[in-house]
Amino acid sequence: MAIGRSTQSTSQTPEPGAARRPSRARGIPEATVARLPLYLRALTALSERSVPTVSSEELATAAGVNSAKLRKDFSYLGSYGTRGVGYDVEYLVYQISRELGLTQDWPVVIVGIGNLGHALANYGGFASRGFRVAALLDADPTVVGNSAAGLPVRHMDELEAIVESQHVSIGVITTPPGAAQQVCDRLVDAGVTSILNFAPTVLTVPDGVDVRKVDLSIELQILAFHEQRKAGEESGHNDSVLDRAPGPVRAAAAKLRRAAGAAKAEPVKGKPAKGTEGELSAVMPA
Amino acid sequence: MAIGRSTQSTSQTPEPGAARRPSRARGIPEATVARLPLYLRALTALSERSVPTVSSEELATAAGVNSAKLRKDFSYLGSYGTRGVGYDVEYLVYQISRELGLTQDWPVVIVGIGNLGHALANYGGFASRGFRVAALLDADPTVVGNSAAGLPVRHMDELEAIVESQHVSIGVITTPPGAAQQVCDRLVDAGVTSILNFAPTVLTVPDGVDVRKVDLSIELQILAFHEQRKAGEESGHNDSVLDRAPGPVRAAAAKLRRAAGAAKAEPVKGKPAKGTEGELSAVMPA
DNA sequence: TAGATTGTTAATCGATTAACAATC
DNA sequence: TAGATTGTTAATCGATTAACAATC
Repeated sequence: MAIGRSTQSTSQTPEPGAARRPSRARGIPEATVARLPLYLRALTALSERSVPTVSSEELATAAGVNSAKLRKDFSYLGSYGTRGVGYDVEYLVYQISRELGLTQDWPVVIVGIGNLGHALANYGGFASRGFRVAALLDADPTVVGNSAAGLPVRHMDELEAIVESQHVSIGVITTPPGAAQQVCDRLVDAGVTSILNFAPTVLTVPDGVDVRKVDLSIELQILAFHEQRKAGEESGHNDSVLDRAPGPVRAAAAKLRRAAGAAKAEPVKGKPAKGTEGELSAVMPA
Repeated sequence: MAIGRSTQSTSQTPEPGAARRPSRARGIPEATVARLPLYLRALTALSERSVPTVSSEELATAAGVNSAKLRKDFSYLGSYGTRGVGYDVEYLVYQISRELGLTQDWPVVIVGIGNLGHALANYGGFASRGFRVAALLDADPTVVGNSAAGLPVRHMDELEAIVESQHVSIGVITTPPGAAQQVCDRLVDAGVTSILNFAPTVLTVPDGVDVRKVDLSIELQILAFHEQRKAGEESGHNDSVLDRAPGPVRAAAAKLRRAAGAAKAEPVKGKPAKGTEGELSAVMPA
């Protein structure tokens, strides 16, 4: 990996990059930052019901966390509660919004207007949180000119001009995986410093650029892992006996496997893995 | 929260629920499980290029992690490498696939066929990893009967029959937020034990049911937080002086705010938060 | 044998949690 | 004042990382 460049985090794991650099902005831990939107959503719902105050216990339940964690999280923001009373809903909405930077306008561009790009363009959560779709972009001439969510799809060639004129700092990549790094490079060169990547591609970006990744396939695979375990508790596992054996036996087995041929070593049980034939295709077609 | 029920994790944070129960299945930490799909993807790419072996350093770079973490992760699976040589690509693909449960077929149902449901139905990453779309379901009569990704959209009424006859254990929710819990309950009652939730709703499920959440809005908000900090390092922050003051002063300020009126406490600087007027609308319309 | 690379150890770090003093 | 609830402390837990002995 080249110096001065870092690869992105996945959204599943407490990203290594963020943990290393002093990204605990103003001392707020990453784990806390990731929960602030949850609290904000719960508080907004309370606000709409005109609930004036809420206790840490109530709010924690609504947000799906425990109250100790919530109070700890809020302690990083300041002392915004009142002992014996709870938190003022409106005031807390404001404070968290401000902390997250949602009191300002964030123009974003979406690159790659297939099914997923369309879905995102129409996503209500964008507009309602200060995010504004500045432009939809695609490289495909048959897509350019179409309308999505009331906006025209514009050609990639306009990217740089749009980013500059509208001061876009956030880009969303919904291209096929093969185009993602190239699009990312162009976004970064144009001045974008935060990227939300839906393509199943590891992006390399310069220091100072944040990347977050959303990967549908990974989420499903994690579910499958746990699902398999549930099933395994009832019936027997279908693992190879050798693979489950103590260290020395396993090592010997590995040796045998390798001796059988390097380039196309056969799995011990001869059961080929599914899905190895092709890498994930595009997040959305064209 | 009712006993025997738990709320879901978000995919952003190491979920509290999973950490509490002995979900370290067979001793594999959650953080490691979440990275296995990344390794698998990188290995699959190497496999397609017919690369026979790979070192932890090379594979780690391809997957976007560091090599110490990768070796530690693999150590939970067993000793599948060869000192001085590296890992056999094909064999590791098989082992990780098996560990994740991808050597078997996973029928899934997608409920809510709007833009996002469409995008997921067409998502190539489903089929290529052992996930098979068993059915697309929607409650809207004007959507039922349409075709998406070569499959007919069927009515919600058929949910139970489909889940049972096709042994569906994984459900994907892409409905508007208001319908999500209800759909979740039906899925669980029908026998689904893993749910991937795209609706911005905290789902409550019985013990034994896994929920993972993908939330586009939350990802963007986290990016905005970091983006704001970058900008703040150059110009001055627009924080209230009182809010940045030491504890006692802040406490006094909070007291003043509350005294000003409970139900509609005015933010100190009188700058109302954007986006508080309405909760996030549907993930996709209708 | 010499070089390369794994698998593991131990130290460090960050996140979670329970408990309770502070205080409304 | 008595009850309620916050904000903080300290203990615990899990994840990361560097380093290196084992060993191919």
